[in-house]
Amino acid sequence: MSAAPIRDFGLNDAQGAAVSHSGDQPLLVIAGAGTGKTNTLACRVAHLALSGADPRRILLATFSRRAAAELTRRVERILRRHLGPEAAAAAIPSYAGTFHALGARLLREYAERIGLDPHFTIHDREDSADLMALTRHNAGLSDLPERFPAKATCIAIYSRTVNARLPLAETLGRHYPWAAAHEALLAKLFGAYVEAKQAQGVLDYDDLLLYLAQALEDPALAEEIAGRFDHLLVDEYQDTNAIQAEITLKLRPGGRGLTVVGDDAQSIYSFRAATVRNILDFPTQFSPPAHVVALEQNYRSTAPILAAANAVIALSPERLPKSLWTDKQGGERPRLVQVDGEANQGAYVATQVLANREAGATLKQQAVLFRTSSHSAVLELELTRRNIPFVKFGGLKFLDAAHVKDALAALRLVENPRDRVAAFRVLLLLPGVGPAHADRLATAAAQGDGFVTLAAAAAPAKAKAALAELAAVLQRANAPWPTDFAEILAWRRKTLEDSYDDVAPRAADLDALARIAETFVSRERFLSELTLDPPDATSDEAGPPLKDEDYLILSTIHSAKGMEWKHVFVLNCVDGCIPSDLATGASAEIEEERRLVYVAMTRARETLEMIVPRRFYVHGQPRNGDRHVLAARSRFLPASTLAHFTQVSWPPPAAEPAAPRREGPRIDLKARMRAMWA
DNA sequence: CCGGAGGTATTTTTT
DNA sequence: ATACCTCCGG
Repeated sequence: MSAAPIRDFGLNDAQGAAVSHSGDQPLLVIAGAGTGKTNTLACRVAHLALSGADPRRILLATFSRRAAAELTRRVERILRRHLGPEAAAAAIPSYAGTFHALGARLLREYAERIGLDPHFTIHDREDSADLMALTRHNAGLSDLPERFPAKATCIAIYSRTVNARLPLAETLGRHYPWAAAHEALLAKLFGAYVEAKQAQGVLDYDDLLLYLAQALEDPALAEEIAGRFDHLLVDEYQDTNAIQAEITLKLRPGGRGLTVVGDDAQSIYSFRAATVRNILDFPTQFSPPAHVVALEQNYRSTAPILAAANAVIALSPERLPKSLWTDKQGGERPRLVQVDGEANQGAYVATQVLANREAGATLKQQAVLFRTSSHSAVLELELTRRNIPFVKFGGLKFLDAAHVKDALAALRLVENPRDRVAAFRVLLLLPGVGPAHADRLATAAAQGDGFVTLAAAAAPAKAKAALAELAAVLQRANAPWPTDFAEILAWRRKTLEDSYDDVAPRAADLDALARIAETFVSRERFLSELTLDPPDATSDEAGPPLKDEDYLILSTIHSAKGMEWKHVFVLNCVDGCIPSDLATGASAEIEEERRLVYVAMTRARETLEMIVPRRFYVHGQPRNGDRHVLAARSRFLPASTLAHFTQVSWPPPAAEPAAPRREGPRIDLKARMRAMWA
């Protein structure tokens, strides 16, 4: 195999430099939005493989599995072109995925060496919150003071603390000042939470990083694990947090074979303890410092769109100096569309989407972006009314449906009988079983004797039959994959009637789950990967649209990262939505919201429409109930940026027909009003 | 001890 | 609109 001529890749100079950079020195690629980042990364991987690097010793860490799939696809395409189909398949890096998935895989391999049960199950955020609540109860912490954070907040505090590698006091002070008074209790609770996880053989998302980082602290183990790889390429480095940076550096000590790619202007995950410092400080962590390549030529957007986006991000006080440019000529300025309220916002977007389709763009080439999942609710109604198919990314997931979680919990219980959250969830489905009985029965289930103890356990009269059946199902489910899951799905489907009135759509969800399960090779892989990469939710009970069907994309801005569309709409460009009024505290948070606007704008290739409703609806205000509030254009679009936009109002003001005057005798109504009180 | 009723506080973004 | 919590009758 000889090194492929890099000129064959069709790259510009900067991209070529990034691709051909020698692996000896660490490399940082600062890649602005739309500068061909993914392609450059794919070419670098292909170039490495073509230059004789062992693909099994190349590690790709991307932000999402979607990004990983896209990257792999492109690498494969390039390799096929150079090597032919068969040789290409063998040259594809064997590992590409998120840090969390990487952690899960390595921890499972090294489980025994580091004292973990190799059958550990993984808790998603909701499971973690449930365990936090259980722990709080069992650790005798049930008599909690007023205003003690709710379980979801507790897990958020915990997660942020461990991900940022900061003392609890610091997390509380910076992000949860109102809970700072409870520091001692929280610390005690978190200690009990960690013990509970260990006793039950479960890991939460954070543990996947934390345990890996800790394992890499051991010099011998670190050498062994790092020694398995020659190259580590990390995508979206601006969104990594302290632990992920630690893992990155431990896997490639000295930076040999290390490539990281990112854009400080697109850092939007600091709520997950991501820190821009990782990318800003990267070069100087090595001696000699890392080589830096900046990609500045944008291939995605028209000049007017890019100019507007640059104007918005230019107002950001702290950023790496970098100026995106394009040689794409022509194109319209982005539009700033004033509508009176959310209903008109939905109507406007639906109308424009159809107009674009008339003009030749498919629905899939268009996307509607918003800050918060719920912002699209009104639009969704309008789209449904007009029969415009759509798929929504971000927000509620298919897996969040209670009955789906029930089935998965039962499967998890078979995999790991000590998983108490799973046991609890399943047992609470039995009639007459509440928290107290569930607690006892969960202990019986945890015996690890194939649920024999569970079957024999004492239960309230009402629950006897159901318990016997559940135990039998769990016993039968200890069968080869996917028979085990079939057993469980059949059981949950049968019991649906006890819990719900509307059985049909829920049964359909279980069928969908069965189909998803078919694509996995084992129970353990199914459970892990489903937790680490839940399938994106679809619009409604109709299920995922067929692949060849055309549909509009609805997405949170966060989920839109790395994507691009011909026509992009951004909803609710008003203060209170962007920035979210929950984030208007610290200036660092405000800056992140500004970058969000930037990310949204730079998704557009040809047209960009930002909608500004004059009023918008707020739910459940504590005192006032639902109400409209008057909204101001987002602070990130100040007057100084307006020259980059075309401003329009919609619907265009209609000329009002003058009311005809009625002639006739006059009466003094005002006098009569006064007379009422005289 | 369970489960329904009714009252109360609550809502970002994701692995 | 909803989810969570507390209170009270089986």
